[in-house]
Amino acid sequence: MSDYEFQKIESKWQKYWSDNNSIKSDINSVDNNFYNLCMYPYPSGDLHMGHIRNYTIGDVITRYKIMNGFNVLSPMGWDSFGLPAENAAIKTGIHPKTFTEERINNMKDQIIRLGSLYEWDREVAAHSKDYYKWTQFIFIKLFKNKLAYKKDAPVNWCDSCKTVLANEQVIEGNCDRCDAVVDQKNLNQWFLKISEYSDELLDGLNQIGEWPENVKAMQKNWIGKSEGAEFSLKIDETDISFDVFTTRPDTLFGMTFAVVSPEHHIMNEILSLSPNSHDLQKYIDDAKKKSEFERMSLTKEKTGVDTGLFVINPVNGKRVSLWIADYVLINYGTGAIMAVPGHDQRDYDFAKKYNIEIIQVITDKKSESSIEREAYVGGGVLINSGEFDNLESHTEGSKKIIQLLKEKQIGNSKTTFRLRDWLISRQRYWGCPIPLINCDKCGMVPEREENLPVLLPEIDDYKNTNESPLAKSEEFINTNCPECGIEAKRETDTMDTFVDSSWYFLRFVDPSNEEMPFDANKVNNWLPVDQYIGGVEHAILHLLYSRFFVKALRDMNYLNFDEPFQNLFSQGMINFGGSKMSKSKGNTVDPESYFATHGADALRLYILFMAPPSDGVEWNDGGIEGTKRFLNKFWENVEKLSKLEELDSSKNDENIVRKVNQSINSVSKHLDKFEFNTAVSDLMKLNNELSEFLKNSKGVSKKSKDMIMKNICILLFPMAPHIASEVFEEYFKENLIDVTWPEVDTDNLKDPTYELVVQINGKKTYTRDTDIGLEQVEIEKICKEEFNMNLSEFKKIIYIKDKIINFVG
RNA sequence: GCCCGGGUGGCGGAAUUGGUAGACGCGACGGACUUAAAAUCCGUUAUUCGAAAGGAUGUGGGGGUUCGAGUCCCCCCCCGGGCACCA
Repeated sequence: MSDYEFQKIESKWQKYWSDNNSIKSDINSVDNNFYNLCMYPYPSGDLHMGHIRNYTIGDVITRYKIMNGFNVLSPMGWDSFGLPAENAAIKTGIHPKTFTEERINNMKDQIIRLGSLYEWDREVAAHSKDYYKWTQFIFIKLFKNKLAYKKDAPVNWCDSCKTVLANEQVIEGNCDRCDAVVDQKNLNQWFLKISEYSDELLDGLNQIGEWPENVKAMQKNWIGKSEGAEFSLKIDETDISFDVFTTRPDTLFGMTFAVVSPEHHIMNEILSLSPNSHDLQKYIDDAKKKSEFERMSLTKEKTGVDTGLFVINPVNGKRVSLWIADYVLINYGTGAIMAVPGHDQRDYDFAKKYNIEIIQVITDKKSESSIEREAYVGGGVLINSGEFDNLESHTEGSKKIIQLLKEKQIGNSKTTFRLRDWLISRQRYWGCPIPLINCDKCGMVPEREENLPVLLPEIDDYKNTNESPLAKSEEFINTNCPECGIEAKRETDTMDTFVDSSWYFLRFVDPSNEEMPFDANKVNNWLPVDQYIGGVEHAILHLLYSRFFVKALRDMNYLNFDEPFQNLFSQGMINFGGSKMSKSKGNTVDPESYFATHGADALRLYILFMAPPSDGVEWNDGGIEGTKRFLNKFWENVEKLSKLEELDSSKNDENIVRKVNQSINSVSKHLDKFEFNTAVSDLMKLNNELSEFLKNSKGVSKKSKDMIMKNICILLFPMAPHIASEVFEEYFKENLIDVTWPEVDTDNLKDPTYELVVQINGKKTYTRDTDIGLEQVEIEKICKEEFNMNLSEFKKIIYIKDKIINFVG
């Protein structure tokens, strides 16, 4: 063998795997299927370290599962609609399609050079018409099932860019591109009714397989279920009433005022009745002017205006004042509250500021509850609550008061969710067109399925003014109603790219189906995804939307399972210079250069070795030198081993053979548990053992030589597949990927000797190399003879076999 | 404020789940090779006292359980992430 020429070896094997379809799932097989999926990337053009970590982990799993006899499905594709391509088009005039596909080609090349195995026959791209045809198809199905609807909604609008922005593109109230202040604007927008599934999305989190706790917690927070009561408050001396929601019906006797949000729909009635209407109007106007960000940041000090009107507490008939205040949000609950300053800190702050009465209605002797300085938000027994006094607040108290509201027919128990419907309209060019047509006679009509896809029109100017660039194409907009045939106009908005990614994992199972988005049998056979791997930044949006899509598709009979991703793994971020790598900060480390200087195998090993894969970690350039050194030593070792003289006796090989066997055991365990950092360290240890062995041995039996050579290659293969394949082929003339993962010889795991620790009163006093398997009497004898210990002075002796003996006295 | 993580050498991190703390790697230091450097190889590397043998201390802090605690229990401090006027 020659020097370790990693570039030559790596390109050789990449070509081999590709030419031989080394990963090819049998899609109709029902046994031993394993769907291993890495989140498909936005084609930014270059892989960054996050991708490298993601796809290295994914590839380790793919190769490990293949060797363990699984029929592995490991596809890859592109989340290829989205803003950057459109911005580039505005700037340079290059068509977003050209721009995007160039970048896809470049990234695909880099993924291949990383040595990751993907079944490229199954490649999908969100922007291709073969794909977005089916995105539109699914949208129409959702529409027909009343899960897609259009309504006026406030959106983030950047007037300098003339576009809506996603929430995540609004940074502290400003546009992340031009820094201009973002306005709230009401536009007629399309929504998907994810809220229909709030409860199931929450419950599903308890039934799902292995998901990181923090991701589950984040989704739970986001869904934000709260249980309580809803009831109506009547404005005194009028017939007008409005609903309020509370999680604390037990505190109803403590209500000393009520608040409605400035945007509340009964504001017109309030204005016409209020003696204070001038002040109210001014407050409402001011609130409207404030951006959402301003309203949030100015929230320390609560403000509001007394309407001069009163509402009646339905349980005790008490008249309390009605206020408007912007600390009550229009889009949560009913946009109005009963205010109980004694037991809610926000109400307390407000009451203190405006000198409103505060009544304590719950007391708890144990915690010496008091409302002198702040609201008491804990539980206890009811007081000042008439017939309900002495009831336990959170149990009987709540229950009985809700019961009373029910009897009076003004309220009931109620569950509220924080999760709101998903706004998917985007006034942008580079996205999937919404396949709906506005007919004056028939209303909103979906395009006929046989006419799909509704193609993105060719346009000259991608800049959007106040509406989507698609509106500029007369040819596109003007059409005929699919129902009645009269002239009608198409929707010009495109969909949020998260719609595309909400079902791509289904398409991978059946990517060239021309009749349907996917075949139900195939999807039911392969899904849920056995292992999904991706960045934690998608913890809420993508993962929640996909879960919603699967449930909706299930209810429309397109598939028969409840959750898309059985097991989820989130890799941590790789930082550089103490913070997240980003082009604008100029602190990026470009992975591509390492392919040439260190090789893909060394890069993969370092990425795996640097930290536990779920932890964030700082990039350290020295680290990759270490894994490169390891590979060089490995290369030298196997060469020496292959040349080592072959002996008849295998007596001298026992130790190294056992070390290999121990490594099979521990590498397997670590890979099973995603502990790649320790799996790499196991390989390094084994390599060091092999160096020692080679240094001290004159020869080795043929059997041992083969055993060592074979297994050391196999163990390395998932993590550093190129070098492992090369060595294996050189020595065995076979392809490593076809080889089965080895069984552990459980009878040969223990070393014959160990270092016995002798403790006196729990303190390490002596150590001694000792044969395993000795009984306590034999160990005691050794202590007596070798360490001159007088055992009779100890009261108690604790012996843990093959580990430790502790003399206590 | 609430909900998740997490605090171990100069650094990234190990520790069979209660049994020798610091595996493996990086860095640093010393040595070999070299005219020299790089690469490579050999050695040292938790802190502290000591010339050494050896001793003491040590897993964020304090208490506890135990023959024995990085690991289990209670209290506190700090860091990272997410959510946040959500009624």
